[in-house]
Amino acid sequence: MMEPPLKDRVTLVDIASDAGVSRATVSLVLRNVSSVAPSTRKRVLQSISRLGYVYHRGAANLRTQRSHAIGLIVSDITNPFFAEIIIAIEDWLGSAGLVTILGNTSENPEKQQRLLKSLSEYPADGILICPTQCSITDAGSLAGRLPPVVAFTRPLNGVDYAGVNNVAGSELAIDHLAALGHRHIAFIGGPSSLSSAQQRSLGYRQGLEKNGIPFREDLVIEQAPNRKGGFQGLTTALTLSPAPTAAVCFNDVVALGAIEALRSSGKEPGRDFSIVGFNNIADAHFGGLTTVDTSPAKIGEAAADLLLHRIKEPTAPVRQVILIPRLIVRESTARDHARSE
Amino acid sequence: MMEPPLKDRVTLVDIASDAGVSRATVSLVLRNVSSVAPSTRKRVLQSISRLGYVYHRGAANLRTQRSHAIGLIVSDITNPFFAEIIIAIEDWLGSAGLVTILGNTSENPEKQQRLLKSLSEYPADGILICPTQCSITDAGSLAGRLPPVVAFTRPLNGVDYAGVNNVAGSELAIDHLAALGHRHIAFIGGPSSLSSAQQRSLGYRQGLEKNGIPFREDLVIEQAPNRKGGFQGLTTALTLSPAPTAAVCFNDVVALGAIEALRSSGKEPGRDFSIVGFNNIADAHFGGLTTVDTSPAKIGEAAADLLLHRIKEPTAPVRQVILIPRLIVRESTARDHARSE
DNA sequence: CTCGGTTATTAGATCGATCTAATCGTAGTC
DNA sequence: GACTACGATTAGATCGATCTAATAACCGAG
Repeated sequence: MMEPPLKDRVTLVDIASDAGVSRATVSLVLRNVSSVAPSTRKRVLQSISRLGYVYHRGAANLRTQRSHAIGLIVSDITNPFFAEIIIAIEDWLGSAGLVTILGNTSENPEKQQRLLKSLSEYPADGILICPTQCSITDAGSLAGRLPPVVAFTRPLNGVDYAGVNNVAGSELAIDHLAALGHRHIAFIGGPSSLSSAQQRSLGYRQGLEKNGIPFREDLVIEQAPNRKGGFQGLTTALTLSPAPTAAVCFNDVVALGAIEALRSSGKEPGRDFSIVGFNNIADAHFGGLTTVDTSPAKIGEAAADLLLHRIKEPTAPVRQVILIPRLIVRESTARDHARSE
Repeated sequence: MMEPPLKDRVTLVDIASDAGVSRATVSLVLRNVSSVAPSTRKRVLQSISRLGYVYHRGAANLRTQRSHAIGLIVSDITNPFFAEIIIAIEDWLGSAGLVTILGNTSENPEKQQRLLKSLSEYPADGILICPTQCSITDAGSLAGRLPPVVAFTRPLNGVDYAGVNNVAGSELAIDHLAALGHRHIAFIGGPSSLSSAQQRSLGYRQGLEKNGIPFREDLVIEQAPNRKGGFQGLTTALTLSPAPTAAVCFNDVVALGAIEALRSSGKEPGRDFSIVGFNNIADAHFGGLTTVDTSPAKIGEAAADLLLHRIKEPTAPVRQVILIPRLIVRESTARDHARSE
């Protein structure tokens, strides 16, 4: 039942003596170097599978000074937006022969510090990070000595960055709602400690101004960036007067929570109230949510690309990739009642 | 601006020569061995911080044959149920001085294979895994030679396992609904390729029988275990006749999708139709969902414990920890209309 | 002054791979 | 037949830590 015990690991030496060659030759076979004679290669491969050899990457890393592993630190794996970024990054790096080590901070700066330490001790070849909210915005203060770092979604001074133009995104949403005749538009925003929340809030104001809609302080409602926040935010919005007829939400999860609040007060999204989300996660499509597409997969790919370049050219000037969002119109937005009828 | 380049790594030798001691002594200081004289320890520590030394765990691992890292493979990080397990495991292992390397298979057996290979090559000290659906149920066929493995949530022949009694969980749900007078209870289940779905389905049947409720084939609706699946499943359920008055869902996410379907057809959960979920994720509390609490955090801790023991005693007999679920009653369930009025 | 007994320190081997530079055959060329 | 050229293979050093066993330093006891 039990296979031969793991204790005494099979190493290059064992393979070498079994196949009657030297360690070096076995190593050449493992790395697919072409100079090995076909007959020896075959013999070595047979020994490898017969003895059940497992490559020891750690040992190789020590010698080559490369781990072929990159660390990916996100602030909340539960968030579908991040999940899509993660999958894109894993795929992209995987096809470049790199392994992704995933770490979750749960927005906790201490955990982030621990993860960074682990990754630089490992050591990883590079780090992709979405810094925790409220955390230092300066790369230097992150930790002692780090492998190349690229930030995504939330920028970090002095390092490469991949993200989306949040200001433009909010403006798209407002333009759309304004065109539908809405004049009282709430903004159910995320915590203002998040740079993305600040930017989306700014875009909201600029969008209103551009469309000649007066800004109302009370329509800006700060909430936690989750389902519950959306629910409570919209519930609050409905108590205001004059009541808003539409809302732009910090992200899709917030928007879905807002829709829940709408329905539980007997209103139907699209018919009685318009809702716009942010990110275009999978559930947004299913829920018929109009949203600002920030293409998470593309952010992930851009970040991975930046990191690969940075690893190749550690001293190259810092770069930024800011993607342009686009609006996806679905059923959760419609013409304002009061004006259309 | 730029710190001294990472290129030439500072090593033990550099510290040793700077502090005027040997490599061995520096190593003793790093590992907090007490035999070092306070004065030398201080001198070494000063050199360490002055030269900006970063510990090279990979090199140490090679010598000690332990990586202090364990691999955690889950089938879907987006699922809040897993997210809670992950956090519990990370905390538990972290306090035991171990680092957790997280991998996501997205229910893809190939990705699972790749991850297992990576982890055994790393090599990790142990692996915690929730196997992908449809995948082999036999540990031996997972990969060549693996470090100690513990499965959670979905069992694997021949290895330790931590999970919950799903059969009992479904029975709890049925008992509750039956006590409220419901006689037509749908089961919106996950894919039957999942062992947990099979068990919950079995518990559903047994629960009905126990309560003297006839089993109706058409009330068992198989769906994807996500929000959309719940929506569609409940939509289907409402077309049946006689129409069910309650439903047990495969998990909370499915249940939340089902609630969405209810509301969009003008029914209110709890008032017009009763819904029970599974797992008791954070959103269940917020959504007022009655659910079977499978205590994800406890599953995580149990699995981590099993792994720690297994690493200490690789040849100990295989163990299983099956947790007992309990029912959390909230607003989404109520007495059956037809009977109570 | 020597000896045993601590305590603090260290030289050298070691983990399992890769890299460098050298070596061994064998064939080709003049 | 000597010499070069080239393909296949290998011995030995190396990556950066830890471990073992030995050594140096010191102190008090006899």
